[in-house]
Amino acid sequence: MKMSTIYQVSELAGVSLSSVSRVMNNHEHVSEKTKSKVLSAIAELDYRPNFTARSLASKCSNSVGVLVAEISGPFYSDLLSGVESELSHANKHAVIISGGSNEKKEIDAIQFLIDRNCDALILCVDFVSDEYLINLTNDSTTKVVIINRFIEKISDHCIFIDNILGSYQATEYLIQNGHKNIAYLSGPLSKADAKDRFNGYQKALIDNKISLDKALTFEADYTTIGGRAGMLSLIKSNKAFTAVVCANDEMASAAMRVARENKVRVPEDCSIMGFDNVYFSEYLYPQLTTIEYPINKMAKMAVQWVLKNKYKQKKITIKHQFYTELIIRESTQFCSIKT
Amino acid sequence: MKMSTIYQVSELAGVSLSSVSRVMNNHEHVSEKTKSKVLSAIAELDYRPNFTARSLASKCSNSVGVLVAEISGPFYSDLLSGVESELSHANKHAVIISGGSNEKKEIDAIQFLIDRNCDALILCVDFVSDEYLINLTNDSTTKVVIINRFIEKISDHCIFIDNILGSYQATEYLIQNGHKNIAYLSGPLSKADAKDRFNGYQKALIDNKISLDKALTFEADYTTIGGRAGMLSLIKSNKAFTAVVCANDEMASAAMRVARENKVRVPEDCSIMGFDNVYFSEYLYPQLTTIEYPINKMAKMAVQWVLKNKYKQKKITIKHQFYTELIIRESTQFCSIKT
DNA sequence: TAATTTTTTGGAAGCCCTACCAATACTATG
DNA sequence: CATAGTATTGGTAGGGCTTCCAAAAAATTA
Repeated sequence: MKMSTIYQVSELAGVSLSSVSRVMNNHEHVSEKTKSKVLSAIAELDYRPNFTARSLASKCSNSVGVLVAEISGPFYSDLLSGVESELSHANKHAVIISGGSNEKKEIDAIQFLIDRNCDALILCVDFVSDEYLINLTNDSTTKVVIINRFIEKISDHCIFIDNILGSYQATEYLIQNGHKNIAYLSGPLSKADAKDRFNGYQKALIDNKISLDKALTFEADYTTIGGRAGMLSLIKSNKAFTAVVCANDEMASAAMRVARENKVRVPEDCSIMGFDNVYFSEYLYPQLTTIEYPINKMAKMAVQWVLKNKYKQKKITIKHQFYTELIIRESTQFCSIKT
Repeated sequence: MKMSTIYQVSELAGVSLSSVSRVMNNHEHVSEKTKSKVLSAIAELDYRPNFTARSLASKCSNSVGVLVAEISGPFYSDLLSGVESELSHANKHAVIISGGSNEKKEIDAIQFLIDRNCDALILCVDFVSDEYLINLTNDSTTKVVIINRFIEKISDHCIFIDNILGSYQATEYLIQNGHKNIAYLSGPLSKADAKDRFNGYQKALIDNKISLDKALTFEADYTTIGGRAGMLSLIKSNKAFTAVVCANDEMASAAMRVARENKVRVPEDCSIMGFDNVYFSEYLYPQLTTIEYPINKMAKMAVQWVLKNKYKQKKITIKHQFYTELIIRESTQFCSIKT
């Protein structure tokens, strides 16, 4: 099945190359007559423009690079899903790549996307420094939007959320419910959001005059495996606690399981709080109280940013900051233990 | 930051274009002297080859189109994750697109990927006909591999699994445990795998001389919402059943929740069986008994297929058929009800 | 009708590479 | 030293499109 080219179209239609090109790109100043001749030639030949040749000539690939730490997992897949759907509405496409877990891999991945002639990049990166991103944003001809991270100097390029506040809300809610010994299962503190979430927890403690007990704190890695280990360690430590706030829902689900395995009732003996509100959190038992994190909406907004700033679509308003929200379900309750 | 081209490299190195090209592509017959001159010119200019120009000239884009019904959800994200990681090891990249829920959208999506000059396609499609895929596979210059579907005439292009058998295993296990009234929560029967899974259930029943009771059967849609509705309808029907096999884990998790809400104990009053063994299934309560479905491995194998058949990498052995496996956990037990 | 403006068209020069072929340099052999 | 063979190199013609500029045609005005 030999593909036909713009040449055969121009020949069959009896017009020049330029005219065919103009018709395909909806340029003005094309007569109806030419247009219809071209269109029917295109139809007759079942002609489809060569994407690569177009990209080369126009210096626009209509593709957007997306970099995330990993492809699977409920959080990232929500993000990717938002990006992909919004992008394909605009007839653009996503080149998706995962960034691994260190700075070098992230930089390589970014370079890879740039080399692939992506028109713009949507980055969800953890290890690369602020300076690197600032330089990238300023130097590169490729437009860059950063999701889930706030960098003052390039705040225009950031779609972010206040993780500190989210975690604060979570902790505060527990405190309002009478909890004083609140453990914390952290994400990897090498990641900015994990650090912020941890800080929010501490801030809520401080604001309520509860002193931070390091022993009630465990740095895990956002996975169920890590959450499992963390909760186990907390329980084994024999330090008393009546609640644990987890830096994400996956760790929370693992924590609930460990609690159960150790005859700790949730929420009667121990309240458990999640973070992210991933789709399965309401199917856990007990249903998980958590912090809604609108990553899907943020992802769509990132695409809007690209549409506006790269593809020059007008009339798009960008919302840079998003907000978390407390979702109260069954895994938390008032503290029944007297101190 | 103006990008340098192969011309400046050739000029700086004092060799011809062809030599630069040869060095970049690791051709044989390049002297060490030339090679090092070129390499240092490349380094000095920080030259990076233009991906698009290369694709156009070589007719190879090093990109593989991936089509799935949706991006999010534990099943597809496992698939995508497998594809992406395997592909980037080979220094290729994935163009990912979601296919929606009808034939037209699937066809459009496939056409889109072909138009984008993908070298090969990895398809996970439900609505397109066998004939369409057979034609696509035979006519198109783009290599095609089909995942999660078996089509006799192009079996070489299929990476598949026996869904019927998986479902049979699930049902058979329940029967061995004394269950006779076994309900079934189906996926959408417009999808081939959902149909197969349903057939496996029926076959197990027949082989064990249990008659199929349509009233114990509900066609849902693989989502938690659908699973919820299905389980609710089953319970409300007042037909007695002691087990339910679900066509996937998401519906199973919903079913467990509905059971709980209706004071039906799992597994004491009702055993619940899932399908897929998605990563959160062991964090449900009770932990879900399910059928392992190695979608991640299948995805990686699909990439191997592409590497072998499109990129001509030798020494790759393709395994076309994969197998399900019963994972026994807590959500099922022997039937305690006398009949 | 001629002059002017505007709309529509065609020609050709790129975009940045690859790949083929012919030319040259080098090596080994008799 | 000539000859054949092999390793290495350069030249050049595309790959299929866009885009600019100038030319031609049509519309408008005087």
